[in-house]
Amino acid sequence: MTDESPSIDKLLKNLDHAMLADRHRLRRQLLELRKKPDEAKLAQWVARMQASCEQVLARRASLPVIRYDDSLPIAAKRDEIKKALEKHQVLIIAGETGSGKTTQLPKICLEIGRGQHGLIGHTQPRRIAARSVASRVAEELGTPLGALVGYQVRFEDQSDSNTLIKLMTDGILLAETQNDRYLERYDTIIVDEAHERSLNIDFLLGYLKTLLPRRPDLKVIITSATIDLERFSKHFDDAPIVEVSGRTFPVDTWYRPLTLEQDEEGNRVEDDLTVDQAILATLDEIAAYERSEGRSPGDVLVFLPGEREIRDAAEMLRKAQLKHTEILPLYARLSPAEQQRIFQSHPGRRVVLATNVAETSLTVPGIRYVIDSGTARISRYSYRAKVQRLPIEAVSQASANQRKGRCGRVEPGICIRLYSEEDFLGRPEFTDPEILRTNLAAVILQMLHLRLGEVTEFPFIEPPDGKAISDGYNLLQELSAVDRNSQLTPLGRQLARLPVDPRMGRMLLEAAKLGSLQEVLIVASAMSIQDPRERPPERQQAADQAHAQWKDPDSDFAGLVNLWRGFEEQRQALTANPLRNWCRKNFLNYLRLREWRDSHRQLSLICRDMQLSLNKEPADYPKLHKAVLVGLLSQIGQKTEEGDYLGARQRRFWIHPSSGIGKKRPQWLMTAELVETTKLYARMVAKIDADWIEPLAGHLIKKNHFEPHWEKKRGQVVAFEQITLFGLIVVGRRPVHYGPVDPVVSRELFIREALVRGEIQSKAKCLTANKQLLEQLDELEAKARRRDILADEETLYAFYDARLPAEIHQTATFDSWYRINSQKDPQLLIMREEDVLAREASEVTAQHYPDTLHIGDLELALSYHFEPNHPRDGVTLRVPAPLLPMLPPERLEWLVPGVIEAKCIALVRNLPKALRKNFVPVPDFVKAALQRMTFAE
DNA sequence: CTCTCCCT
Repeated sequence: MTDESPSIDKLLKNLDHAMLADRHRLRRQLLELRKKPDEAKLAQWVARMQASCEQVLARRASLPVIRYDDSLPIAAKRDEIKKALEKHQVLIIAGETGSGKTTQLPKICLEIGRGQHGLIGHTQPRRIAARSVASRVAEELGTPLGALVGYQVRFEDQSDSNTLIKLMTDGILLAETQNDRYLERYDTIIVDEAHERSLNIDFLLGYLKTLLPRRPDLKVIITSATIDLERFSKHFDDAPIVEVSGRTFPVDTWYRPLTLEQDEEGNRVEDDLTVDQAILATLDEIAAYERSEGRSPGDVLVFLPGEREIRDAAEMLRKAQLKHTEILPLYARLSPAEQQRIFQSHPGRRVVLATNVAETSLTVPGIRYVIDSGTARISRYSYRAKVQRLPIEAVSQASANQRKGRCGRVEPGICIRLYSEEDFLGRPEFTDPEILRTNLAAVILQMLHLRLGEVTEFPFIEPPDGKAISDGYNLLQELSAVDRNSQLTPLGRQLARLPVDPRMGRMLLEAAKLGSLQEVLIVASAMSIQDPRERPPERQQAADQAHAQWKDPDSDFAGLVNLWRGFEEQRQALTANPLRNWCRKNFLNYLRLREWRDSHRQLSLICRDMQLSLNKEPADYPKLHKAVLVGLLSQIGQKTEEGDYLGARQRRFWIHPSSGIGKKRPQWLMTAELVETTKLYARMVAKIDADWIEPLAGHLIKKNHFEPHWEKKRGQVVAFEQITLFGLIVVGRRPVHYGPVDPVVSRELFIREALVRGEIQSKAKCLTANKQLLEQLDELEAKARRRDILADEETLYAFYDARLPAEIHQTATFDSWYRINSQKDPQLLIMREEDVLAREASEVTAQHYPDTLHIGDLELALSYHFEPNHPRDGVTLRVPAPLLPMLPPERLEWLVPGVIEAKCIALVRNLPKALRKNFVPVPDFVKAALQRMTFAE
């Protein structure tokens, strides 16, 4: 041992001064050096170590002066938070909007020394929020955005190596786990808005739970509205909760249920109100209230479940011609320009009719009244029906309270609920988290890729049902991402790298094989963004007309490719402003087109890294659509007589009216989206050729065989094959060689039909030899007038069965086997009498049953037939007509010795009873009589 | 004859 050993131990202790992200590597290298000392390498190591420590020092030195706004409610809790953070690894912070938690927490973290050995990561559920929080924190710290305070969202990274606080979407942090499994870049992680319980948040909370013991230096802060806090605390081993009050004004709640009014006897006085009527009545009530209080008109936010309801309500309110009132719709699909109108100033009263966007994503400013219809469209995936549903449901108490909180931010507000208080109290406390309402394939894929162990064992805050998990695996199996044992396949590993829905990712991988990656990149990127085609409510027809130029009559996917190419042409020909004009004229949203290009570029780069080959020539319809089909195998449909479609597992669906192929109704189609609303609708659809399905779905199809039968000409057993995919008949009745499918049954049929019954075209010697033998024996039976000499078919079957190898079930292989083996054994398969005789037929001798009859010089042919009631039954003597008169009738009575006894017995039995009774028992009598006679005399 | 919202 050299004296380096103790110094290395000292160096190991100093690792705490390095950046977290470097420590793991530095430690490993050092341990290596302890085993194999190397001066030069050690010097290099020390340099790297120094660089890392200097980085920490530089980060510490870069800390800006931290100032707080002491008027924010969180200011009062600052010390409590600091102490809790020093003592605990995880802290839950509860507080409503306006508490200042989002902007102040990162600063508190900086102040207690976090952010020096690694980043303070701060996640938001939405991109806009990540950007705007980053810019506010940067502003409060007096630093430019993108330096000490940065952000990263999809397509945009405004952070660098000096960044201390990084805002990002929770999706970005999750994506980073792929390359940084222990999240070593971070020394602190703040998960904001955890109460929203999106799929990403639940996955992240589970992931962090597994990470904490391996990263004892990591601090985690979970922030949430005051919703279900205990659950978060329990999840993180009773982590402390610090509650911060909000800074809002009181909000009154008025309950105005739609139910009918009743008199004292319970009779109906008035009918139930519609939601629209109730909104109008409420607006009247608000106006009256304002008059009585002497207040100016305040803005109203109305929550409705969907676009349709918004459109109807808007029309109704316009017709009511309320004075000084502006009606604004607000939903996510509206173009950004139209959404912006809620931020423009206005005279009089504004009534904003909104979907759930206004509950969390968009904050409508200056709202004094909220009218809550109490309903929303909530996406629910049914693993039983394997269908996404979008029913209108009563919202939870938490959601209703969130809606209520949308007023009272600048002055006291009033929330009018169009349902009763009992109704409210009877509702579920919380909205089901997304993880319980969605297909889990994407999450499982990521978990498998990260090797997180059994999905059922993963510490989800609310674990999904086992059946939902296996349903997720089913989809992955459909996409060939996992094998039968639920293990990730090489293809699945590629799929996990693609930041798109697994179905879309699968299309990309297939496209590279089929030579349509160019086109499928366009399709897959389009489907991960919002549709860039705008369809403003007032100008729907004009919009449809403008979009018609890109339509493909058979395929909405091809329509997307057309649109992309149309836009690319213009983009290259026009400068910025004319291009925007062109977009406006054609009802296209420029920003979303840009997102499309961003998404396209991101996917293209990843595909290039994965060495997927890009086709040079444009792909034809089949190449593009076969690739798409591989991602959508369980979402195909066959047209029914009623004009709708029959899909997987007997489910019926309709083409959504927004599809461009609605009129043509192809026989077979596939769809990218199957959602049940008023009906089960298919939204992005394309015609497919049924012949494509089977080759692409080899791992999923089921084959059924029926009516196996021997075909002499083919020399094979043939059965009809039916091919089904999820119960849909893809191929109905196709004749196939049955041998490989069921060799046992096929061999049986081959022996029975070909060998025993002789239905075979073959020159094998044994066949002719056996045929001859059997013909001889057949004649024997005819003479004996009994069918008990020749063994039955089963004996013949048994003969061949015992001698024929198991794998022979068709003429061709039989012939070659026989040719080769009969050379060694000439008697192979040749029957001997004892093989086929049921008994010895010794009574049938040539003497008793001659083949010719001699009468004088004549020799006439005799033949025998045994088939009662047949004209030829018995013995037949062939006589040329001219010789007929020469035959003595007495001789013909005798005929042949073999049959005389039976003939005589029959004769005696036909005598009248009086006579007959003298000769009993008849056979004995006849036998005795014949013995005393000479034949033919 | 028309579907809430968000994210890699």
